[in-house]
Amino acid sequence: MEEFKLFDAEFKFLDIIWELEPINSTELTKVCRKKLGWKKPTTYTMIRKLSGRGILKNENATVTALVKREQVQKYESEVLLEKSFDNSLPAFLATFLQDKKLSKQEAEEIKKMIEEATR
Amino acid sequence: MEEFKLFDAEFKFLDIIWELEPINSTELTKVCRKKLGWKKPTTYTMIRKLSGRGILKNENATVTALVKREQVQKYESEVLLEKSFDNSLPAFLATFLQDKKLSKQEAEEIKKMIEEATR
DNA sequence: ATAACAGGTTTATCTTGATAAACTACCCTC
DNA sequence: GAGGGTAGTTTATCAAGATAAACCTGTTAT
Repeated sequence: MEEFKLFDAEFKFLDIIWELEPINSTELTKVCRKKLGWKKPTTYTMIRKLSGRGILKNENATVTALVKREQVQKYESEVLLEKSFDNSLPAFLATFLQDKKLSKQEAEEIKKMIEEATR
Repeated sequence: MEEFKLFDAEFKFLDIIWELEPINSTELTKVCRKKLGWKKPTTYTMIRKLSGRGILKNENATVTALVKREQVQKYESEVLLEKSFDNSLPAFLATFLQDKKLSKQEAEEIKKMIEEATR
């Protein structure tokens, strides 16, 4: 369960795939050239590396993500909370909310979610 | 305001300093040898690099952090929210709270903080 | 046939983070 | 005056992430 860890270039790349999948691999090289400035082999190298880690697949020249954006987001959130806040959501919020204001609506949404997550 | 970004080794190192500062530099090399397995020059290299970035200082063989743990935590939290959640705290929580339960007490703490951050 | 394009891989370079061996210089003390 | 400790720097090495030039193979249009 450890390896959703993505490096910066990998994340930017996946971000494109999440947006456009399923996407033809040649098409993907063109998008990456445009958005990231990558040459074709760079894109294929990324495809191969991430395929090897089970993060996406390339079948019949069609690239699809095997891991959903939400899974990665959740993983990264948990890593941060664990590393920096001793897994305490209140501790995270106390720091994060410094100097920040929430709209009435955001506050409502959040309180509702908190409510629902309370045993 | 960009460069609180810390690499893994830097973070582990700073974590020790935050715990023990102010700390004599020779003493620090010993702690790092013990906790991180680093040789003396590795520690001094780190001191120099982080000094150059204004993250700590080494004066009269005394190492002190110039950036507080909270500032880094806040920075990292903001980077994550920005990169992955479009700066939306509700979006972050919706993802983070999946499959998680909060204790009554955590929920209370959080709701209180949300209340206080609402305009 | 031949040029052009699709769909790749092999192999290499460049950069940079992580780590440290070897050296310097200044005490102190026995 | 020699050994040991403190306080560092210079200079490398090594690994890995990021990137790509050159090459290959098959298909399609002319």
